[in-house]
Amino acid sequence: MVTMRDVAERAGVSIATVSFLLNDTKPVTPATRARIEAAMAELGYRRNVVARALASRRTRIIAMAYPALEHRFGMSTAEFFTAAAERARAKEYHLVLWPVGNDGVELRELLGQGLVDGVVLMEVQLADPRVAVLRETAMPFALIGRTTELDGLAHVDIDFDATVEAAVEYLYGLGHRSLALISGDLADPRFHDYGPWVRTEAAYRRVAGEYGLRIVVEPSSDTPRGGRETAERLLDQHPETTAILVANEYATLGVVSALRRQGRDVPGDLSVLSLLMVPEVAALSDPELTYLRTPGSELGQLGIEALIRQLEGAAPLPPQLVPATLHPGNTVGPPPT
Amino acid sequence: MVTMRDVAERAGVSIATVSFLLNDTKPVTPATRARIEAAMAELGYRRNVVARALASRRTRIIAMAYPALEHRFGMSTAEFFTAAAERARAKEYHLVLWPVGNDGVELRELLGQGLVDGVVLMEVQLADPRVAVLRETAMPFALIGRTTELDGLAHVDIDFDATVEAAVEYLYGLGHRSLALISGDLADPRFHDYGPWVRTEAAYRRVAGEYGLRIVVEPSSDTPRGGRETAERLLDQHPETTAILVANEYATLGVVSALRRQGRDVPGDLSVLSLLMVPEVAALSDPELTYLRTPGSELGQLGIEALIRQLEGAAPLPPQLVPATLHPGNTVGPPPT
DNA sequence: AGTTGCCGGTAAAGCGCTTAACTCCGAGGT
DNA sequence: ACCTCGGAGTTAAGCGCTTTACCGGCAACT
Repeated sequence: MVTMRDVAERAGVSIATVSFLLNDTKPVTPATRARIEAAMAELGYRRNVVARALASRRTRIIAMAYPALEHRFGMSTAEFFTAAAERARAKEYHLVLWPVGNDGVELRELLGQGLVDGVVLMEVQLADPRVAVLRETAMPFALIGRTTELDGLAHVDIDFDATVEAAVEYLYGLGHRSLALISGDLADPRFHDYGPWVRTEAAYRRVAGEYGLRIVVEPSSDTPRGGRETAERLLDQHPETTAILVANEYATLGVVSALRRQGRDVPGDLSVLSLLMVPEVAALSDPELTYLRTPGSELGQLGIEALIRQLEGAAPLPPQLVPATLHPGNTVGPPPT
Repeated sequence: MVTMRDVAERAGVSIATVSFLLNDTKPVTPATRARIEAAMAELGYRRNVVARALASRRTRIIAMAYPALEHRFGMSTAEFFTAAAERARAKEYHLVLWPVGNDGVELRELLGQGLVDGVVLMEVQLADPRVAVLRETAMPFALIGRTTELDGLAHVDIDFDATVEAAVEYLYGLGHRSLALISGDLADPRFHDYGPWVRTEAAYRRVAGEYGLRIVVEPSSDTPRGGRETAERLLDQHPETTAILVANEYATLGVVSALRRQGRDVPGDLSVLSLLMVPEVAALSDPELTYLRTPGSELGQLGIEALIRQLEGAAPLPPQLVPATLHPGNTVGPPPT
């Protein structure tokens, strides 16, 4: 392994000078700069990140804490994670995945090791114990999602209000007056505190109220089967419904297939609009879904960005709320006349 | 930060003794062991992994190199990755994701940093340039997938032969005599060397030959649309087909919906059997797919296991070929009479 | 009793880098 | 001509751990 010492010797300078050059932390004359760079090139020098980490007390590693037990690591998560990893890499950081419980116990354990400079929290709960753990250990962190209390916490999240508004406006504009929302099952103890569902539902109640619409909200587990059952229940109890909004990625396809099984034409008889969806899954539906795309890449990148700014003492990134954007497909049309 | 020195002082021993205890690398009497453990507990000591890494020249970090540009990070990849991360964590390793090109250039760059002890390679090509890079730098590695030449390379992979055999046997047993395989598009330069498709197709040709079946293989891009188009072409050119095997995860749902659009009953008129599939996607289909489940978790874990054995000088894990297992759904039945 | 061997423990030299403190030298100010 | 100041380098002290070499003492063997 070629070390800094080798480079320094070859260039006829001290090891410190090499370090200053590499980190751009003290000026170096063009002449010596050239000598050092030549030496590095000839020897094929690569700076050792571990030694650097120990000396500088900064590892340039970021962890993404993902509650793998409680939440399935699905397509949207994959999008968050890969976008984050790429952004981190562009900024010369590394991203590790920490599959930890969302109670903070394992997280505390891992934090003690001093491996990472900061943490990005996924699948944030409204009152998330992990936040307390991170604060306690003074570890910099950013949330993808948000807690209820977020005095000054760095976070990025979906703009549920804007997303739901766009969805309702779109359907209302087409003439729909009888909507229904299928959202997550907040009665499930694992999810009663899960932000996206709570916020979607709240936004829907508010917006539907503003439009003077009757409010129908049905909980559903986030599986095709759950969506199917919920859709059947909905048709039964609210036969006047002409458009269904679905907040559950995996339930949506179940909703569509249940309608078809019941002999309803989509979108002729009923429209289905998916609120939080990635293109890969939307395309799996037949007919292809009309959906509001989860801004997974954007949020993954922004989350990393928010964290890195803290780490580097830059101006903090103001909290970002990104709305999902409408992608037309073939499951939404005007209501039947 | 509590260091080893603090613990040693408090326990009245030398810092080396603490280290020996922690690593179980030299015997320690019960008495001093107790004193040290008490001291650690009282101070809340956590050993610093960075310092350890520098001193021991082992970081206990493993990278998963994923060609994010060439391959989509989908559900099956997510399964590989999370299973690997969990297994790594159980063995006290960390897993980082390296989104790198599959030409080896970026990989070489990252290897030079000395951050990781080993690499797990995903989406292996039959002749993979990354293997050469890893060999050159003497970095331990394991393949999830395999190259054509694999003299002694640690690898785990799907047992395509057994998987295809099971599939054909199952369909043949139900009475099907006119099968067709929809596989990847090997004409696409990104995938002409992509193991799973090459091997599936080869296995199919062999097995179908053994069963005396006529051999029909149609390439398809791995998207629902691709699957739809391919299915239509297939119905047109080979109307006698009674069962379709699909090797493309995302094309499968397109196949099913194309058949339904053409008015064919699945599985009444035609059976569809998905060869490499994760349950989450299978459930998205209507009717639910009958499929051979990709052993993603197993392979993710085995890949990590194979690598860690190398790292720890244990007996190497013999190459593992794991077959996909049949999960009955509602897309396979006997052929129409 | 003298030697040997082993066992539990210590001292100290790194691992490859960062960074504070310091030195040296030439330019500018008075 | 003297002093000051700032820029470009150097020296050396760590960062917190691992690991080799060494050491003292006790038990077992002749």
